[in-house]
Amino acid sequence: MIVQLQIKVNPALYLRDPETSALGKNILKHGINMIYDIGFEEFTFKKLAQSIGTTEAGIYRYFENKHRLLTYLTTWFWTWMDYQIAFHTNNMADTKQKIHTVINLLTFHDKDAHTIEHIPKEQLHRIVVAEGVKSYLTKHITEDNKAMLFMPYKDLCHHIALLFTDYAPTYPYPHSLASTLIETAHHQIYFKDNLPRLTDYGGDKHFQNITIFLRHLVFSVLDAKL
Amino acid sequence: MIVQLQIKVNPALYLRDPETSALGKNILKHGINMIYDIGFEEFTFKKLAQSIGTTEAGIYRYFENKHRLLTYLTTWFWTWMDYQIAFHTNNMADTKQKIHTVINLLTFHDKDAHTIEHIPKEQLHRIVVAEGVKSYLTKHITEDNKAMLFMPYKDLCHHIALLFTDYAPTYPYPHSLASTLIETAHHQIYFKDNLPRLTDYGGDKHFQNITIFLRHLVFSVLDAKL
DNA sequence: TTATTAATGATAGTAATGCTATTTATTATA
DNA sequence: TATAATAAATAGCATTACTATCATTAATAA
Repeated sequence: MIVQLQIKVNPALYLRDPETSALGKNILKHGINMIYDIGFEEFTFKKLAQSIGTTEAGIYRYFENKHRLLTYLTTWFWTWMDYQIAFHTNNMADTKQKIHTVINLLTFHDKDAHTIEHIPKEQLHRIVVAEGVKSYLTKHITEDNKAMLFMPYKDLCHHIALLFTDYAPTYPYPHSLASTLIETAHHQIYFKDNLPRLTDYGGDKHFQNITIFLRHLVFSVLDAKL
Repeated sequence: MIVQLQIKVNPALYLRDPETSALGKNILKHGINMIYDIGFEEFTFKKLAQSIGTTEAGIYRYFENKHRLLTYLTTWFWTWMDYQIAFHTNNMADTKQKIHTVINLLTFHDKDAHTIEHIPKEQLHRIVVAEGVKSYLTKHITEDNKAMLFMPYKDLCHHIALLFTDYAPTYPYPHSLASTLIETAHHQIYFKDNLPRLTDYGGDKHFQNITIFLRHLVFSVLDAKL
């Protein structure tokens, strides 16, 4: 059985849907690899065009600018993550177990076997960790938000918040805790690799300790009395 | 009694010490106001030069580039915050009370009367909230880190971690919790204003709810058994 | 089959950005 | 007063971030 998972992204994020052509898919694939390799600041459409074998103007037909491409990618990731959570927690009886699953997914604790041809997920995850916040830390956040660009992030946050409320119905800050969980997963991954003195994970090669830290954090908060 | 508080920043961050001349102080003051007004992406040395009444090259004599200026500003802020914590928690007997003080300071809960002529602190705080992470989310993080540019952030984090360890000696992740507290204070402030659906603060005008959320978070984690 | 459309490729051009080098003016010191 | 050191002003260049035009190819419809 081959199931093709297609993620539909808000059309406001692109000029031409990159999923509908070979060039579009190349922009996504090479774009992810290049941002991963050289970072978002160094990344330009000219360099991307060269690596694909097309022209700068060719890429501008798909994305208004590189910031929009970044938002496309992070949005894609949030939608995908939201789906992963729905998929993996489906039919689980225990809410606590569901929350464990969410934390494992957010830290990429379990590797996902399902590969998508033109989206290198491992690299995309790293982009979201290292560059993701740049998609909303801008002066045009208000317009972007009105254009619903961050809906997938909000949905993800809301779904996690629902689990929190299910587990601890009286806890008054489920959304704040959910966004904190997501953001903390990211910066702790980044700090572990780049500013380890801001963490206590020592030489831990994987995300084991981050997972334990996050589990303890979330359940301490939800189990505590108010 | 007039006490002048002078913050010394790592000389690797500037080419010429901006504290030592009128132009330098203008760069800091107008730089803060301009980044606050138009955001870091839109901010350029040319615009800054115009607003000060000097030339682009004039600014380059003080700072290698705008990213270094941002790091200078955030670093200044961390050093200042670290000092604020030391000052305000000094002679406090109770560690719990010290941690409360830290949270109040991080959220700018209490206004600081002490003004510094060329550093508009309220705006600087907002820059740290909205742009601060951009100083370390770069591809040159490793060199920057080796050059000790982020020492003030690490010191601040460590001092908070020491309080956590004092309060809960067996808690194994005091630094991770400290960096999480700092980062969470920031993104919750940003989300409250710009992406409120990621929070539960409703129409709260001030940081009251964020403070309560953070207090509950920190003490739940520290009071929980392992 | 041919006509039409849509997507891509090639080329060029513009304004702003990020930065450097050189010259000119000012100040401090011998 | 001469001269060295410092700072300011000017000019310039390479890259970036786009936009516009037109030729070519591929896809589809009449």
